[in-house]
Amino acid sequence: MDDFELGPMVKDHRKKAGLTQLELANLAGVGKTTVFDIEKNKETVRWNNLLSVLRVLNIKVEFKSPLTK
Amino acid sequence: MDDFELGPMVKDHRKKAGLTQLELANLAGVGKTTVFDIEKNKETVRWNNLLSVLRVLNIKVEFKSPLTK
DNA sequence: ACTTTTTTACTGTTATAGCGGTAAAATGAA
DNA sequence: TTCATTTTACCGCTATAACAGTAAAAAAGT
Repeated sequence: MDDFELGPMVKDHRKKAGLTQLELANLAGVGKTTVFDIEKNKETVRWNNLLSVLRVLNIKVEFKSPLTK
Repeated sequence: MDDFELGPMVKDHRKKAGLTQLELANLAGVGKTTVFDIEKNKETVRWNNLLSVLRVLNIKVEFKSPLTK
């Protein structure tokens, strides 16, 4: 388990939003390469760029830990 | 709302784990500057480095959207 | 009080993410 | 099939994140 992959999720959401990689990139204010990399699960992307893309797609990020719960 | 800040959460978890920034950095395999930046909410850090730090602290990341739920 | 530890905040250097451009491969539509 | 669109995968260039030092400021102990 826990082989969750963010890339495919981003791709799926983008598709359902009817956006191309380039359109998403422009909306998020990042380069097309960054969107491509994110969908390819390249984790060396910058956190702020990833956040920008997720924001456009209405994907929220939550952090959880035993202490938080 | 939604002014959630990851930095303080990381710092809190690190403290409760009894780690210094340097120790956490070494455990996560990143430089001390990166840990410092994360705790300062600097979002230009790389996603993989952030993940490494969160992994050490047992902080899980979840992505949610109306489509996912 | 003093001392030690940790954090903050700089540095200069190096590695690489990000960028737009390009072009080939893949996908999809007519 | 053909044609248009999109995605993938390169390229070279530039900007900057990451790094190890260093040192001063802050915090924690004694």
